[in-house]
Amino acid sequence: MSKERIALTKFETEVMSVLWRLGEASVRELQEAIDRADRPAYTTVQTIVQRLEQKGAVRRTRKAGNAYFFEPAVTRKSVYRRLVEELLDLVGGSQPLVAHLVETGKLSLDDLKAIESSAKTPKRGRK
Amino acid sequence: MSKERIALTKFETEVMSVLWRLGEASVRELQEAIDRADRPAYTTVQTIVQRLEQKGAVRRTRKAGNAYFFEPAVTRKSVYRRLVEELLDLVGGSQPLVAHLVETGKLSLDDLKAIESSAKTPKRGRK
DNA sequence: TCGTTGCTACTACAGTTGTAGTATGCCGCG
DNA sequence: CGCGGCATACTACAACTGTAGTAGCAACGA
Repeated sequence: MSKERIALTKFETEVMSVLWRLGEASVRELQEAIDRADRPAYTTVQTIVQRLEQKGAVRRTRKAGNAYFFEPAVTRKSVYRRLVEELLDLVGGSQPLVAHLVETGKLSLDDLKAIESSAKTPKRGRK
Repeated sequence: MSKERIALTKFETEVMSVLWRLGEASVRELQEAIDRADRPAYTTVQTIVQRLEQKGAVRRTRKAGNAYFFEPAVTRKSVYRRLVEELLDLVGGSQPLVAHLVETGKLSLDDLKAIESSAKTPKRGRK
């Protein structure tokens, strides 16, 4: 019950990132934690949080003073999965994607090695 | 002169994918080449191609009969780069991304090996 | 030469997204 | 207990997207 089919927009995902990091936060905290040149207005973040709530991506936890606190209601992983799947559809599979990362120097062979070895000990094998 | 800052939508990217594959194509060909259950209407594809043209992502090559032919005006790589960069921003780097791919079984260790070795022999080295 | 048919150019439109203002209410301080 | 201030809930809105219809022209076959 967290494998929901929720699709998040770019900005919504950004806010979620902050929330995953903080664990729990008020709108004010979220807004202040957004680290960008053109930081969005408080009410903008508020709107996003409301939409996230409607989509079931966050939930209210408690009320402190007159402000509510929110926590994630979907896992980072499930959201990543969507994002990645979408990208993979677009570029045509993992292979081309990773190849692209290596080609463009975004990922070194050492990185690959590191991942390989850390993946050799895992809980689960292939699909 | 092809490093433009063009941003493509999902559907636009899909059409570009087909065009990259075909090299050159008419709207009709593009529409027929879109392999989906809910194939969009001819005029829908036509609109997308028009928008792509406005954005400078495709250009007209020749006219055959009363139909125009189009070819890509941006490279696959430059578009991928944007997509990937965006994703990386969201998920926080290549490492986590590839780790995610391996974790979720989207990429096998053998795949990684294959990429490693094919990357060892390339025309160019690292960035 | 004409009609038929396909293609283009233009128009439309609802849903989504980013962005924010406004009105109102509740909380804590003095 | 009343007020000032911050938070919430609601409203707004333009740009972007996906989706497609329509009008009109041009090319090819008869």
